[in-house]
Amino acid sequence: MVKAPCFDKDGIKKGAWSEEEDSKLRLYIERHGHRNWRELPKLAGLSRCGKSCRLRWMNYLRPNLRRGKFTKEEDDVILDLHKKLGSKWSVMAAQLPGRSDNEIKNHWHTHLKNHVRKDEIVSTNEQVGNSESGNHKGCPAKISDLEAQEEVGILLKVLSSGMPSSSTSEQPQHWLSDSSYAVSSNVKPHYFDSVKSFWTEPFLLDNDVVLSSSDDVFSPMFF
DNA sequence: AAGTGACACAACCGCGTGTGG
DNA sequence: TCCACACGCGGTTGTGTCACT
Repeated sequence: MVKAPCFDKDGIKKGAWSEEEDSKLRLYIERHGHRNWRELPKLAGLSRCGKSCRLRWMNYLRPNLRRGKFTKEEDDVILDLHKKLGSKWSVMAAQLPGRSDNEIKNHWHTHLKNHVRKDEIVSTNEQVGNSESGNHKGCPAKISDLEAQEEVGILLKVLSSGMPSSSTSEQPQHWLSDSSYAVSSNVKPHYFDSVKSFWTEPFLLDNDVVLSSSDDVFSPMFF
């Protein structure tokens, strides 16, 4: 399932991570955070590149990660966001507490992509004679980046208004919280109502875990 | 039991972007 | 303003597992 371990010309290890490497990385980040991924492997005593460490942490070792099957609600959210945003896996990950972008991406490619194709075939049959209407071949219609950001911004605003008020001032800046992405009242995330409870429950669980020194660990999920 | 193809997912690679000097 | 560096993201690959023949 994983790539066999090997070393490149610089002595950097590649491939599957061992238990020992995992615990070294976890231990180091829990104690010191990850201010500098490039230096981290050296300081943690790992023969890995920083990029590899970051990926391992984000997709596998990070606290709060929910592993296992995706729920129907999660599938719906992914499908809906993909329809609106396209391949913005990191944005989707921010909307799905406990899921990494890589996990969502894999899930999309293995499960949901075909699901969408079937839907498209059905809708194409229903709308006979409908011309290209600007869509890319085989892709659902996508809204512009700004529109996408606005839309997710609305969602976050609505969500945050119902969220515990803690820690908002401590959050790092990112585009989702940028006030320049003002909410326009004519756009409304239609999936929100149907999955309201889905948003709140995992969030509360996730808040139980407090990260040590680095509060920017996958921050978008913490409002 | 062996062969084979599909699936699942961890990990790598390359590029774009942000930031500091 | 330009450049170099670090980081993050999305696409893709590689390989173990499972189901089917």
